[in-house]
Amino acid sequence: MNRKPVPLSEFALLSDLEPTFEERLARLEKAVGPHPLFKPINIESDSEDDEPALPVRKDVEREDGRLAGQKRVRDGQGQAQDARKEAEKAIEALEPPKKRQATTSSRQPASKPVPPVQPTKPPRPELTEVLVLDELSDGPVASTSKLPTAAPTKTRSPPVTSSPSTSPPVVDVLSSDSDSDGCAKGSKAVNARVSKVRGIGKAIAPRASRSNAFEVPLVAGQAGAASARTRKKPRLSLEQALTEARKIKGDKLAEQFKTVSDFIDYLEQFSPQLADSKKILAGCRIVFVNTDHWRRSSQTVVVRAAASTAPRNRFDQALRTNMSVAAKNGATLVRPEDFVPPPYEVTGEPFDLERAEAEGWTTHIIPLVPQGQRAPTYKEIIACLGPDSSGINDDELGPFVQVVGFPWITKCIDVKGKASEWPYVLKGDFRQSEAEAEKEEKVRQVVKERERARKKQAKLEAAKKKKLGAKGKGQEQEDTDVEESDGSDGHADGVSPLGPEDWPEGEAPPAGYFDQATSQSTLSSLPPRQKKAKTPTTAQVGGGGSLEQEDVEMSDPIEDADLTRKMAGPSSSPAAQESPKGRGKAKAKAKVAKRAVPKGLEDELAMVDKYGLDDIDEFLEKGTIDPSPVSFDDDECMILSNRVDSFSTEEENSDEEKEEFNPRKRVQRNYRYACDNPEENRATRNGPNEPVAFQLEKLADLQSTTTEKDQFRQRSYKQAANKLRSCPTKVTRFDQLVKLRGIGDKMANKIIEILRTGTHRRLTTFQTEREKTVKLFCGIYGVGQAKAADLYDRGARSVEMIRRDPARFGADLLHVGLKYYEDLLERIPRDEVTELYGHAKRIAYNIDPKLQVWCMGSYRRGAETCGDIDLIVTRDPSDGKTHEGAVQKLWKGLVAEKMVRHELTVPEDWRSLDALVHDLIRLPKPGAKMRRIDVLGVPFDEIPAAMIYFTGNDYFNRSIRLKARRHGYRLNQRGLYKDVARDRKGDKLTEGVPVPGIKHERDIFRILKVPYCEPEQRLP
DNA sequence: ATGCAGTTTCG
DNA sequence: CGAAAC
DNA sequence: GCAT
Ligand SMILES: O=c1ccn([C@H]2C[C@H](O)[C@@H](COP(=O)(O)OP(=O)(O)OP(=O)(O)O)O2)c(=O)[nH]1
Ligand SMILES: [Mg+2]
Repeated sequence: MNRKPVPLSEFALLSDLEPTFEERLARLEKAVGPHPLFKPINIESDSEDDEPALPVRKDVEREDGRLAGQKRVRDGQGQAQDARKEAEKAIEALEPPKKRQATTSSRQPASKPVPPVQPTKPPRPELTEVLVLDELSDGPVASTSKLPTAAPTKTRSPPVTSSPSTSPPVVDVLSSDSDSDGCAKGSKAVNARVSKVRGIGKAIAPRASRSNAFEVPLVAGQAGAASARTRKKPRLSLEQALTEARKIKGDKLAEQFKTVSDFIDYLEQFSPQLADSKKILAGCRIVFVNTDHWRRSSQTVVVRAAASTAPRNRFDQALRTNMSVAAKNGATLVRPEDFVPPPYEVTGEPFDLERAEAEGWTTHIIPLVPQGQRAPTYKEIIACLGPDSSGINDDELGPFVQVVGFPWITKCIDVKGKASEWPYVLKGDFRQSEAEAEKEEKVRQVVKERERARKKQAKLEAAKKKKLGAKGKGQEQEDTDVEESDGSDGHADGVSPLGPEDWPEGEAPPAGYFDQATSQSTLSSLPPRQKKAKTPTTAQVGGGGSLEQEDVEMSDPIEDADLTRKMAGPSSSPAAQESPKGRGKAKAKAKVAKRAVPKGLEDELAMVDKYGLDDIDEFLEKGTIDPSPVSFDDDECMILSNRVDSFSTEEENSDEEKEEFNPRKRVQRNYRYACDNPEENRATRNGPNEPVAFQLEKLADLQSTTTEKDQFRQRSYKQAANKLRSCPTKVTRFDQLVKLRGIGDKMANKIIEILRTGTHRRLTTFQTEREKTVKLFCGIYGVGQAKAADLYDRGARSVEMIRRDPARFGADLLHVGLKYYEDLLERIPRDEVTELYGHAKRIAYNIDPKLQVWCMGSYRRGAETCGDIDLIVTRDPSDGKTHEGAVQKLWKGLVAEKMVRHELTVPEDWRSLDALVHDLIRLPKPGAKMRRIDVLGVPFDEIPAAMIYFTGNDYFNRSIRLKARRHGYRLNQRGLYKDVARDRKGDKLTEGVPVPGIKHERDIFRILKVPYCEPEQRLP
């Protein structure tokens, strides 16, 4: 947010003084509180939390004249598939913050999807003419708004307002001259008004699209560049308009602007030029009202007539000021006549964003409260709204429009502003009690949910422990530490054996899953090349074995004599000293999430359940319910609405948790380990949540990762993004979000901000030069957070700069990284990988026809572009030969053909069976870019584990490894080991013993009870 | 209040 | 041992 | 940052 265009390349000196993001945000929020749109929804107390219902255009289109060229084009179609692209583009558009100073937010009303219902509302009396231009409908905007879902469904709209679907934004009319000189015009002229349209996304600034056809183009995309450029010149900026308006003195003011709406009409002629849609109030659709004429004649009631004499919502100086402030800060001003509450049936704090957006629901009402006077009553407020001078009906204010005092605005925007009260509570607002109660209910529901889950977890844990202790031949269960190890079953502390309940699906594993050999028939095809000479596993655990059986199964899996892989194998690794390297991790952490849980909620359970049931997430129903609820599930049939309860399921309660007979089928696939996701909701990059996930991932990438804490935070962001990607339907509500494992309240709030604005402030507004530059340096191969920060602190500000002065900044790896900086940043087209892979195979074949070379990593996962080339080299040793030395020969072959360039790292022992090479390679043709390649030599019997490892992706690996760990195993690139003893901290004390009988990837999945997952599905 | 994947290579 | 990488 |  600093000035300074800053080509990030050059040396920005004062950047050293920049406050960090945290400082800025802290300062801002301390004074202002959270962004009004994103006021965190606090689970615990917070009854006052008001999550304003605010529709905000989610993708903001920037039409900055100057860069119009790169405006993204949105064609309004297939969002799904292009979600990602779109997201990318959006980002791109936002990314160069430096360039976009003058942007205007032009959020076009989202008209499109919804049929233009909006008849014009009754024109206000004074209007002289109404002009509705609807060209905007074509806008780019459309695409987003297009989220069809909600909009169409709308129910009735409040009578008063015009119909919801917003119509095209208004466009004002006004003679052109007026714009040049701004205010001067008589209000009358000014009034030539526009259609109503509350919908104007942009506050004031409907694009005066009047005649300019080209204005529209912004939608059109690139083409719009030129036009965009032209657009900016003639119009008065909002700023200027406001300035002009400010000059109008006393009487004149009253004369020119009789009502609040008149003023809005005036402002609407101008484009909000400074608008950065990121302004603090962007997205707030505020109605300013003035109840004064009501108060005067109050008791007398009568009303109707009154309107004519004393206009409703009389405009005055204070309003001018207040409205100007709001407008300048990005709020959308809505005429009282155009007030649109969400339809009453829309209840609850989580609301339908798309619809809110499409229908232009008003979010805040700010009554003018003259000094020393009492706040207006509910009645007075509603009397000021709607097209009819008598106001709207009691029930038309809608459930969650907030009525706030002007100080609220001050508080939002002015660091020093003070506001004693937030949303003020209106006297006589009958909604208060109900709405409040409702909210409370929801909050409790969530809390309760968590509480319940926690209890279950605890119980389960306890039960397991007990069980273990009991059956573990009197093994002291306390031994959690050390010693144990060799004892076949002492599971360390938190270890829980895999049991049927661990089967993610909750359902029994497909018959035959446990014995591949025979299962053949039922099993879906096995991976092509994998031959199943399968061992007739004794595992009989078919359907739902009991825990005991499980144990049996794991403890005595065949002594498969075959490759007696030397047990020592794993331990043999050189440095493998498993010295307990418990490095004290000192992390004095401050914030502790208090998860205070109001107890005594028990009784409410019933009610909550009922309440909550109705709005169970759509997403839950979707991917989960089988259309044929046929009874195979005995026990849940009894439950009335079957799956209603949905969550709660999880595996947590899996165990003997029968307490609540809620064990119905799990509706939501919300597993602890991402690798457990069943087929139907594996993470994908084209799901409905992709745009959000994409942004979240950006946020993750942006996280500095200097401290351990930061790294885990980053991990959390990524995991949350992946979780979102695994949801088959769009998740938009807070309560839905927090139910997803891996998404807590902080994350949910961030997601909500993303949903509403299309981005997160951290991604745009707040990013220091240092942060940006450090990130930039991290792109250099061999440079990570630490080195990057160091470079920056030593004065480096651009890659060029470092190149120029190699002496000053290390060398070695860095050298190579610098040399090919540009090449290595690029991803490799799949075809090129295929080509390089072909060369490798050819050379390998010439060395030894029985050598096998496979391309792994993202290539195996089917990616269209790969970050590098990952190869595995192995050889079936059945004829006595191994691949020993093969890696080196292959390498020499590549070098001979001049493809390999550098040796980044090479194994200390080329002869080692698991030689690993990291290097650079390029096709032997001119112009070919330098690429990264990793070649891993793998002993044949380690192939299954190595394949899992090298196939990835990294989060999939982490997830499956974590699951393994939690169940007493250890999974790494060489194999799966059981009976691993660990100390309290989790550091391993023993290597564990290799689980025998593993021949294929599937065996590992099976043992860990992870549903087999094709490479393409191993996380996005 | 603590863990969060598990490993190799380099300097 | 820490940093960077897979 | 999330879950335990
Ligand atoms: O931290 C990591 C990084 C990678 N891997 C595994 C999984 C990954 O699939 C494989 C190859 O790593 P690479 O960095 O090449 O990732 P990728 O999945 O191939 O993606 P891409 O190369 O397209 O960036 O190594 C891990 O287990 N942990
Ligand atoms: Mg790769």
